[in-house]
Amino acid sequence: MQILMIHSDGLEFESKKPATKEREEEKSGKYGECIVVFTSVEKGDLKNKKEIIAQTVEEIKQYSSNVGCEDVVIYPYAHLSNELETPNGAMKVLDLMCDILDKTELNIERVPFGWYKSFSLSCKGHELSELSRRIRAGDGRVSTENVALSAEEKTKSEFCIMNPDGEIDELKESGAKTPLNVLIKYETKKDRTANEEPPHIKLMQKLELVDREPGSDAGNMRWYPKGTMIKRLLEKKVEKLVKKAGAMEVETPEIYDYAHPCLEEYLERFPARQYRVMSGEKPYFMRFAACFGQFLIARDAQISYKHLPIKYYELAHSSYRREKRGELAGLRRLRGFTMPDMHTFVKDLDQGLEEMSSQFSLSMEWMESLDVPYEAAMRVQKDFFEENKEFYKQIAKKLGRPMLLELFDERYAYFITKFEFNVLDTQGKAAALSTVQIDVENAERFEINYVDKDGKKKLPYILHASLSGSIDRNLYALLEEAAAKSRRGEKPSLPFWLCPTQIRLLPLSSEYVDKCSELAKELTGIGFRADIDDREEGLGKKIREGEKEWVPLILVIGEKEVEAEKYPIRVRNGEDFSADMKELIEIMTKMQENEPQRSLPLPERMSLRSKFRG
RNA sequence: GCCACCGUAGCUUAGCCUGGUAUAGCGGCUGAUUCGUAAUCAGCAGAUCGGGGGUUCAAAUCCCCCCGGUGGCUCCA
Repeated sequence: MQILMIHSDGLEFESKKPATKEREEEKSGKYGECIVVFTSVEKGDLKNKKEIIAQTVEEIKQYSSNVGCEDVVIYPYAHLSNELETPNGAMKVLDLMCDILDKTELNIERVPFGWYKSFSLSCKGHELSELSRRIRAGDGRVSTENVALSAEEKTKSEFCIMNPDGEIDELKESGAKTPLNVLIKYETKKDRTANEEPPHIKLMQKLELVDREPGSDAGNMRWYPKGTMIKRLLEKKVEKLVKKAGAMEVETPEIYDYAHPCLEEYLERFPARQYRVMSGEKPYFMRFAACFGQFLIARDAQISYKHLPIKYYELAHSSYRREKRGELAGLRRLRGFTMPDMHTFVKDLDQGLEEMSSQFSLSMEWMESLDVPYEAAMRVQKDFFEENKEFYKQIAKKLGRPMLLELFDERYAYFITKFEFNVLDTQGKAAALSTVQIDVENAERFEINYVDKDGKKKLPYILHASLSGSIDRNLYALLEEAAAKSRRGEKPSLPFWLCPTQIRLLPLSSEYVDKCSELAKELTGIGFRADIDDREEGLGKKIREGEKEWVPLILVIGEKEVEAEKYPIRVRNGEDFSADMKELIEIMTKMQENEPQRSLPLPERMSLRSKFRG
């Protein structure tokens, strides 16, 4: 049961047309001063009607005595919940509840169930005039939410383009189909339809990287060895970047108390998005980001202005968001995902902007490693933009190409400015990867402060940064880019440093397997991933399968090679060549580009590998 | 939440409209083959046709319900 109580000067309503099959009698009405109880009967309430109704009646009585008004109007209102009871069930619960309310000193009026209604309501607007309650069976407690601020103020945004020279252009209506234009279209148009599944889903399964896990909830994946390896490499790379930025790594819990004062308020901004877990009788929620854990650390820390900026980093593996079913899409949007999350505490906005600028560079470095085209979007409150125009010009220059600029007049979230890097997939959908935001709200909410020069406690600003964005989504971006390549007629591939097999050695017959082992050992010794296709198959088939696995380099060994110590190398994306070991290592080192390394995720000999998926 | 489409061996899939317990390839296993840059040959095993109910002498096939997947939409008492 979800209720919203408004202490009002008057309510007037009129039934317009039927909304549900089962409904009460049509009715219109007008009341003077009263408490309007907007009520959503939720799934399961009928089953637990006794407890639910008793609690709800208590809440209404309490509120009535608090505001000193005994006239109550029960208004069936579906929009407070997205898990509704059936109409019949809901009416039953409402009937029972009104029966009980009738026996109290309150005067009960009812608005009919099952109609589209027009209404006008005037809210008194004093401190107690709005109150929302959620009543759940077995909770043993009632959670409170003050809805006053969630009035959904629609902020107005202006979109424009900022060029590298700092000049600002208006959005052009049509224009060429450049990636930036696709992003603009995505941001400004409502239509986001696609009618086929994104290609990365089939790819992640075929390549045996990731798969859905039927034994879990939707949006929670299983990662096979090759996928896990890619994930770990990406994680290692982010870690390298945040360490470069000077962050300290921490680890924080995955479940949090609903009733914690700081968190309660925070949660209001993310309604009904969490997984709930019970610890005995007490409900907790799974974290949907690593913010809380790090904020709670900062809250207890003794911080001097001399320490700032301070950075905490955590690889939030995992974070959980109970996204609506229809919103889930492969690796693009999940319910359980991995989020590298860094928070920077700074003493003032100048220091904040300085940090934002250097984190912008690190994010660019990330995207470069990924080798996936991206577009930048900068969002900022209008006044703030005017005051800091120079800063934004510098950022635009750093990017070196036009970026989308959104100016909003009212702050709709906790940040005053932020940027993201978006990738555009083959369906023209945008997905944000790297992002940095300057938070001007949560230091106060979480009581995080530092001691300044003058000995006084002050509130820092907080930068939320995910230099990479969700790791899962990065793999989505990589696979979508590969799909885009094949659509352009190129061979799909991954960046060399992320290929599960970087070079495959093919013995022409079983007598050359030993030679392959020898070479593999040499390559593995300096950190490359080399494997050997020692299966009893024809050369043609082995080549074919190597190509199907997107292996970037394939080396065949037969009699000639053993004698000459020079090897023919088949290159997936480029010209085949021939080289001895020294030259080969040089070339591979160049391809590796100093990115993180990790050993082979599967047995070196293919004859020992099991299939994960047929 | 709602709508649409889908659900046949580990994977891909024929059959479904016009009812008679199922087709093939890959993969797996066994044997033969020791091979020069995208599929060597033969044999064997493998499916209560997503689950449940109904109609029928008979259901993968027709009807109903449920579950799962994919995509889309959405705030309606």
